[in-house]
Amino acid sequence: MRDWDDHRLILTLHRCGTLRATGDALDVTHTTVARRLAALEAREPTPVFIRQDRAYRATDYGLERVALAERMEEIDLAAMRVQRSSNNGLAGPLSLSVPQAVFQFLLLKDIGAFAGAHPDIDLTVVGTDRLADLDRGEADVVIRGHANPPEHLVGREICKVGVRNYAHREYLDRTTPDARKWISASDNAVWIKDTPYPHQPVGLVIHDIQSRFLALAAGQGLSRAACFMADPHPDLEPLDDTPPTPLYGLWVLTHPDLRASPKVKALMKAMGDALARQRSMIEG
Amino acid sequence: MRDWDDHRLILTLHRCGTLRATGDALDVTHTTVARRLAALEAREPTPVFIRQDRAYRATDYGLERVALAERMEEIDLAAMRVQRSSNNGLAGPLSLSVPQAVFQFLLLKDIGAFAGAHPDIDLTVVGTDRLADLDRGEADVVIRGHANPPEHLVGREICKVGVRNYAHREYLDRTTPDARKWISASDNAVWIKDTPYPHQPVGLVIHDIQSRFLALAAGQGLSRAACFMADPHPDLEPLDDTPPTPLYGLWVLTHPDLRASPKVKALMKAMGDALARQRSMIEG
DNA sequence: TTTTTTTGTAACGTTTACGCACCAGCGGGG
DNA sequence: CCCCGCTGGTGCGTAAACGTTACAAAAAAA
Repeated sequence: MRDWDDHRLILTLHRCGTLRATGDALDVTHTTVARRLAALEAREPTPVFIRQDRAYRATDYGLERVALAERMEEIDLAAMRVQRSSNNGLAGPLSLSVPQAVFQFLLLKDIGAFAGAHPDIDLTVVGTDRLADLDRGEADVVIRGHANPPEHLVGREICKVGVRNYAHREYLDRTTPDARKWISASDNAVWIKDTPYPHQPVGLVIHDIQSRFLALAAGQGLSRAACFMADPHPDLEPLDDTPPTPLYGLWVLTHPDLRASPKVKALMKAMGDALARQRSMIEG
Repeated sequence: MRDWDDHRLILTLHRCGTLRATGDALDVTHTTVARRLAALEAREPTPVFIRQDRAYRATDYGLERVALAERMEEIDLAAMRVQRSSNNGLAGPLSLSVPQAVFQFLLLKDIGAFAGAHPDIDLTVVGTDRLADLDRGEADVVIRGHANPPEHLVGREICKVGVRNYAHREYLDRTTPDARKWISASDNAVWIKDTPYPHQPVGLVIHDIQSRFLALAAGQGLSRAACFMADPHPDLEPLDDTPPTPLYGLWVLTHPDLRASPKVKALMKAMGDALARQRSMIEG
């Protein structure tokens, strides 16, 4: 019988392309990868990989194996989730993925309080924005602003995130209305037409929400921003009095496999309650 | 990232129950299994197995892992089949599962001829009767007498196997009709009522078809037997002149994953043709 | 062009995982 | 009853797998 880890080697080498990158992914050195690959190929009746353009490419046969290995990986990830949820006490590792902005403006104290209330839980906060974290086991709970979260995840929507248009007080003082420019996440910001400055151009494109808010707070231009970020700022003021726009929902999510875990439940409740308490601020 | 071979250890230990049996299954010693298990349990937040009644029993959590490992095994077996079918030349290992009786009476020469015609193919003939061989990769091609072969297998039915009722000439000479007894595969042989001796009892039960035929040929009683086995025998004669009964089909089968392999195709064709050539003898 | 980085390969020394032999404890069968 | 077979556990020597280091070739950068 063959070693099931062979499948992982095939999958990882296919994804990484080189021995060194594969070694990094598998936490071994590239020489080890080379040896394992040589042993694997010796067991196979047909080459699995060929070197082409300074990279390992899977042969047609290798691609079949990769496809099967991908299915295997899904099961391995499922096993990892089962493993995570199996620790039915309030102890052990637990990870929360939350956007930087939410962490900074809404949950800083509450996360600290949770960690203090559960000293046996090793809480890790990761600041990534990718929603795929959950499937790959990189996080147990994620908090995201999203219109329609993937349906295979479970959780609850706390409220809508309200956004308004802001500018720094000094920016408004030192510029004329015709000279003002927008800071936006993309070039084609269609929502600008519904603002007090519908014809002003986008002067600065910043994809990262955190950096964009910093630019706004530094008086670099007009910008749409989440109320919970901008309202506490003493020098930022809304451009008009229209009520905040509920742009997307704020979700606390986990994977179905993890839902039964007491740790996960406790964290979801704590975070959900903390956000619900600040509902008026989030909605604007 | 965890070693995917852990899943195999969990699955095998669950099936075997003891360290030694697991070691035999994995082709390692029981000490190695103990070490791997200790390392695995150390990585798990919750026990996977508990010792109970001198055997390793999976915990509830362990059973979840076993279920996932079973799904993994299916994929691993699929990969094995892909591997087998990938060798697209007429070379390498090839295994044929065929009942002893068919091997001896019908295919002995033809299998030898096939092996001689394809010197680069390492042909292995296994004499098991289990049909599950194909799924577990224990054989590439199976030849079986079966009424309805599993539908997930592919292949063709050569013809029906004809059976008649026979006895050794000397047995008939030295016994009176009332003293004759049947040799059967089971106690409740309902087909006896349609024979020239419908009221004679079953005197000997032999499950194994090969041994049963030997008993018949040794003059131990009356018995139903396949025509292709009994007709060539000089001293066996039918009990009546009724035509042979087509009892079940004779199938040459393989797994869909292997069908594309030239080796498998060649072997299936050779065996199918060889059996078709002897169709009149098989049907009786 | 030269230089730098990144690639895979080869040799060497160490660690780790392995098989082997042996042990005691428990059960079933004679 | 005793004995035999099977269980898992322990110590030891070996062999396989590993990381480190060094090296040559090819692509990328200067």
